Amino acid sequence: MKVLCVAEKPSIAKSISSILSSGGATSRVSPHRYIRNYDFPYNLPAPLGPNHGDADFTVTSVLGHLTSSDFAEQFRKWYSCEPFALFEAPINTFIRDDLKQVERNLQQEARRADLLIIWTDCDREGEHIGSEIVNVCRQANRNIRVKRAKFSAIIAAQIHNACRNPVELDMRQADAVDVRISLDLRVGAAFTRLQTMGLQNRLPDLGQKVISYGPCQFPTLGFVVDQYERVQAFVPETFWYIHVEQQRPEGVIKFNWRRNHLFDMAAAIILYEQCVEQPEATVRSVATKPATKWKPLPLTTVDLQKSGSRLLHMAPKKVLDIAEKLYQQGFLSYPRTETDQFDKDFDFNHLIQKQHVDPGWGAFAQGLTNGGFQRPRNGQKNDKAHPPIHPTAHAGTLQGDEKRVYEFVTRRFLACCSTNAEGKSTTVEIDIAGEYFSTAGLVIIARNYLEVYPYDKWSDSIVPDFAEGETFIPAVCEMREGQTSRPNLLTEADLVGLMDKNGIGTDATIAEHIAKIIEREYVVEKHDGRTKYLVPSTLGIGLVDGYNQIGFDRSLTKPHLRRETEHRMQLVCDGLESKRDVLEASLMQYREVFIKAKRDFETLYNSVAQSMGGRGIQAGDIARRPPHPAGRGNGGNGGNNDDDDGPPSDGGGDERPPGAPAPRANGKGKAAGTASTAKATKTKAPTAKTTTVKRATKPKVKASSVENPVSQPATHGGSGPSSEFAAVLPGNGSEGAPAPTGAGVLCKCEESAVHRTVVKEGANKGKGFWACAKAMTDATNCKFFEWDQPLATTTPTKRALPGSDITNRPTQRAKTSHDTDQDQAKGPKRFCSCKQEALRWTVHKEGPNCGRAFYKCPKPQGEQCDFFEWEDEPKSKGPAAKRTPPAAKAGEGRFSRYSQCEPATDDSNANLIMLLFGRQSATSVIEADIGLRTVITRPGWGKGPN
DNA sequence: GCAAGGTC
Repeated sequence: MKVLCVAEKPSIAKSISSILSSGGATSRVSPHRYIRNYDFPYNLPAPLGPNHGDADFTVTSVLGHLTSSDFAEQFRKWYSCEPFALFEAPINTFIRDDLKQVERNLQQEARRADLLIIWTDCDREGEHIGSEIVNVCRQANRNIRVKRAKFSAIIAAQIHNACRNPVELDMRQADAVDVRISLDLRVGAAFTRLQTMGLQNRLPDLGQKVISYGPCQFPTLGFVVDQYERVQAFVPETFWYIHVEQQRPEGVIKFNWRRNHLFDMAAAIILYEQCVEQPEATVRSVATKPATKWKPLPLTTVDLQKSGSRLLHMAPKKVLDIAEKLYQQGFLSYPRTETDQFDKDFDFNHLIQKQHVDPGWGAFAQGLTNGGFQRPRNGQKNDKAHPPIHPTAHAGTLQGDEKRVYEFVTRRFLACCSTNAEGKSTTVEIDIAGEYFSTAGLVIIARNYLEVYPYDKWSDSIVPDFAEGETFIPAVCEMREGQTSRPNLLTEADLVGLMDKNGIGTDATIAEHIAKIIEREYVVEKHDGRTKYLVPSTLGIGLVDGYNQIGFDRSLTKPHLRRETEHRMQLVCDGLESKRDVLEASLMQYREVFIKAKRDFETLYNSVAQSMGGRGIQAGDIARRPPHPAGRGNGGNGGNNDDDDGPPSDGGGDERPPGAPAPRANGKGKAAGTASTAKATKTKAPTAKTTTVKRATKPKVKASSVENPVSQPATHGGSGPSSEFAAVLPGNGSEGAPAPTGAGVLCKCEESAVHRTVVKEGANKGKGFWACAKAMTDATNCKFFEWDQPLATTTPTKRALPGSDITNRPTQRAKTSHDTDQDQAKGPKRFCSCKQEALRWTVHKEGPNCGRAFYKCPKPQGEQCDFFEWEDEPKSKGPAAKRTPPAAKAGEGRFSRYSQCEPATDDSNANLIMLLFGRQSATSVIEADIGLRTVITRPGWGKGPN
């Protein structure tokens, strides 16, 4: 009995033969130079195999798809028909001349065979290739039985199992590929001819260029143009944040504001003012927990291309070409795989041992063999055809880029087989006047996989030595200004990721599509240092804009059409739709688009003509254009700023296509949040350069803005009160106004507190307060502070107790009251952004809002969401934060301090500030009340020194 | 002269 096995490619035929024959196969040439036939006996049990003895096995292969498709002769000439006719023109399927010898080989071998086993890759295309093989073999031997071997990796156990338990070829998958082939040809050819013939003659600049359309090419181009236009339209948006620093023996510790930053200046000012008034920081928590840096996932093709581009600075196609070459040389496994999980039977040990000899990572490999090994993590993807990319042999003689690619793959593999890096992170959270700030440090305990994988960075950072409950006056407490930063153009790696995510192309073709749109001159590569950005050409922009102007239900330049095609193909695979119906539905969809494109072709023409002639953008001259002057609130963003002076970012919501990058000007970051006006904190990421709006360096802040004498020297770190600061503190010289007795008020030392009066200019001038009677310079001063008059009608005077941590925050809650009797509430319950029933509060302090009730998040301060609603205003429909009056965020009742104010009726920050502060101009308010020296200038905001 | 998908 003779069995013919046909694989998708020669390498697989060789591997299968080697396994099934235990290395005993004899090979002979075939009519095709790349293909060999392997013969050996194999014990295939009945009923599939012979009743007695071994079957005669021959294993051979094809070279991918055997057949090609093209239109019938009369439709092949471009001017032979209307492009529209291509939607119905007959298509011929044939075997190209260069594959005729492959066909001949199959027929020769099939003629003598009883059983044909298909060993193509176990994916949709593999199933189709299988059907092509069957067609050819049946022509030579109509009685040949056909089976299909299912395997997911070239591992002995699997291959034997697949051979002995073959299944049927899945014709539904083959049908789905038939649909794809026909659809892509018809759509591609029709649109390409329409575009080329319609534009070429009318735009001399195009010369004889083919203006191709492809269902993968155009969405790919669309990504590049979209990002380009996002860069062009970007208008930086200003945000504000509070920056806190403290000097410690271990270095300068920078604290990040929990709110990150605010796009509402008024709100930021008010919160900042609060901090300045009561600048003492209290350490609320010091949390140390294990930190882990995860080892990488097993390597897929898309990952290899992205990493190759980002880390090795090679074009995705080049990386793949090199990997392909290394594969053929036997150094790497098959480089086209979607799989990021290793088979459970995978022989790691054997492969790791092969790396023992390497001078660079051999010692690490030995460490893995000697007990350091840990199974690689499993990703989510498995194409059931190939394992993740890994080294199959040690390569010691490679040079240049080949060496770099091999090294990357090998280090990645060893890293996967190692263990996560372990560390310890310490997060310190402080509270200044109800605002929370945090800082974190890291100690790396075990670098583990990082030892062999230098592409990942993880480094120690100062671990601040703070103690819970400790208080200190920050060395710096400033309100700073930052701007959302311009997104960058796409890099090749970004584009690979976008295409992968949107299902444009396959792992093997993504790089080709990118190369294609470059070859077509739709896109130009622009080098910035070692990073390569993709810039659309005038032609590329004209085409995309033109189609966008025509306006389709499903744009030709977006991924949706292709995704729908994919979806329909899946329906065929699942047996839910017939091949004919799906093809007809997809063709109908594209036909409609085609008719519209043809009818409105002048729009496309004008767009391309204008783009190429009118706008005259030179590709390569685009990356650093100044922002478009018009528009606002476009919400740019940036990546995580490495400059840790900036506020932190965490990558928030985003209106870009999934995964679209918006690297910052320095080209590092990845997209994060899109800023919108007045959107607080939750939208992070925009970091940009931060500029100090308000110079509030240590002494000046204190001198100019601290009206409230609660500031104390830090209890740690040894920095005493500055003289300027001390000037506002009573009992410390001529400016204080001590009162003789404590009148029953005890300080934290349980001694009579001393009464003093604020003498410093400011809102609190003249107010009396209680403080510890000891001198400020006395280390045993307990730092007790309490106003002598409650600032709100409901606040009783507190008696400080030893150990109390509230003594220095006497008045924050004083100006409003939380209505314990919620029955007073009018209307239905209200719920905050965290879905909690909102608490009703009332403003008691005199002022425009006195008596008004409002609702806010019931959680403790610091954990609250930004929800805020006045009871007498309609419930907000949109995000609560947008409607939140800034002053409310700052702490209810702060309105009341500016009793001459009128209720805010205008949204503009300037007006709001004026209303709140009751002064002529926002800038003067800031200067006078908060001690700003540097003034924020903004159109319509009054004049200032800036 | 068109597409996308295999593979050398």
